[in-house]
Amino acid sequence: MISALVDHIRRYVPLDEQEAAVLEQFIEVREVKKKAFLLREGEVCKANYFMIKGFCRSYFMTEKDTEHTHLFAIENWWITDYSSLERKTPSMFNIQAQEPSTLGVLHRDKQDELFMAIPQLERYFRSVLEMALAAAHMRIKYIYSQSGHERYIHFSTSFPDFVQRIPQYMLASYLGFTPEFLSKIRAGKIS
Amino acid sequence: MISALVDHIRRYVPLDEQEAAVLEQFIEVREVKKKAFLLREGEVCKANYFMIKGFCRSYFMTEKDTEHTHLFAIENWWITDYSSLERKTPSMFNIQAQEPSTLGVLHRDKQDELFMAIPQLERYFRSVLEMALAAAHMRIKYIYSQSGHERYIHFSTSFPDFVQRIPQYMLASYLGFTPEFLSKIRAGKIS
DNA sequence: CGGTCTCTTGACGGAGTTCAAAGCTAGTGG
DNA sequence: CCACTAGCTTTGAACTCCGTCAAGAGACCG
Repeated sequence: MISALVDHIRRYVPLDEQEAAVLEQFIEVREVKKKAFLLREGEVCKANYFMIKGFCRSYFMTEKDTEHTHLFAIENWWITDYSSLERKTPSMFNIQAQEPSTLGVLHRDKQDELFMAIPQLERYFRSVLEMALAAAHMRIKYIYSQSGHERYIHFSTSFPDFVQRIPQYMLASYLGFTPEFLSKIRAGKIS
Repeated sequence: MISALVDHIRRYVPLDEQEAAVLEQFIEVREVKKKAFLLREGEVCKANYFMIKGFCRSYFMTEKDTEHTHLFAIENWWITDYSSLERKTPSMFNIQAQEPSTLGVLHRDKQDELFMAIPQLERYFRSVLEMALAAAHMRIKYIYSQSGHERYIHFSTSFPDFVQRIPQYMLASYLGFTPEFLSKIRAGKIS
């Protein structure tokens, strides 16, 4: 049931069969429909979500009522708002399923107990955080050093199949420009 | 000697006197001159640096030979390239002292041994990473939702004293625009 | 005190936005 | 299973924020 998660953990730290069984006690497997919210702006985030199937995105709204996609999470990624989760403060982000999805849910109020039971998960989540941080830093680097057109080319060649699954307005806001501009890029009207 | 670091750790996890003494064995205290490099592009990052005094920045170069400041680290922040540090891959970033600085250096090849000696440091660094990730996400949020002028106002009201310590061209590249534009903002020539 | 690094100022140019309107697609209910 | 509607995408014209270039004025360090 949570074998995708067990496999993922084993890429980073050892986890024997008995520990995997303990882990299963702590992870709720949840099926959600398309457009279901895992977190809404203003709420305190209650859990960390592991994508088993489908994909989610985190986004926020500006004053002008425009959405900005903050990050995508596909299979084998965790998604949450760590800031809200750990400090129990209201989140500024929405997390929403974009396809019918299957999630492994680690509730915040069970997390400490889980880490006591399986201490090497501290290290596993340290690795997960390091990857998320590296991804965020790469994101900033690309925003600063590439044009909109270049970011689109970079993203669509890096994730050719994923691009098919995302509405364009969502990708545009992720890459930092408008849907109109993305449409013109795709039509070849931009250099 | 490393009391600033011990105090910082104690904000997140318990650390008794004996453990603090053990920690001191693992942390090299290093004084560096202004403009000293802790990491250069193309090198593998060898350590994680805790700022005791002074400040550093991480930056990268684009093809057009322009610098982009990636992040600043002031007193009580850690700075490194986690991606290079953990995966032992060449870094894309430079880390440089911007003032004469005092650092606590945790070498990568001693890190695992330190975590074995003081296991709660795994949790401490998890917290440090969570804060770094939250900061990176806030950064992305501001880049996407505010104009250059707004980002400058936001930064300079959030860190009024720090702004005095940074050359303007460095702040400009951190905020994502040119030094010329920052100069015009400060002259009041931008709405 | 001389040279290099940093900041300022202005004219011009361009990448990307905004607005509006029309075409298209996909989900939903009958 | 079709029709209808809401949401998504395309297109074009006008506009704007900010970049580029260039030249000069400080400011700091050896």
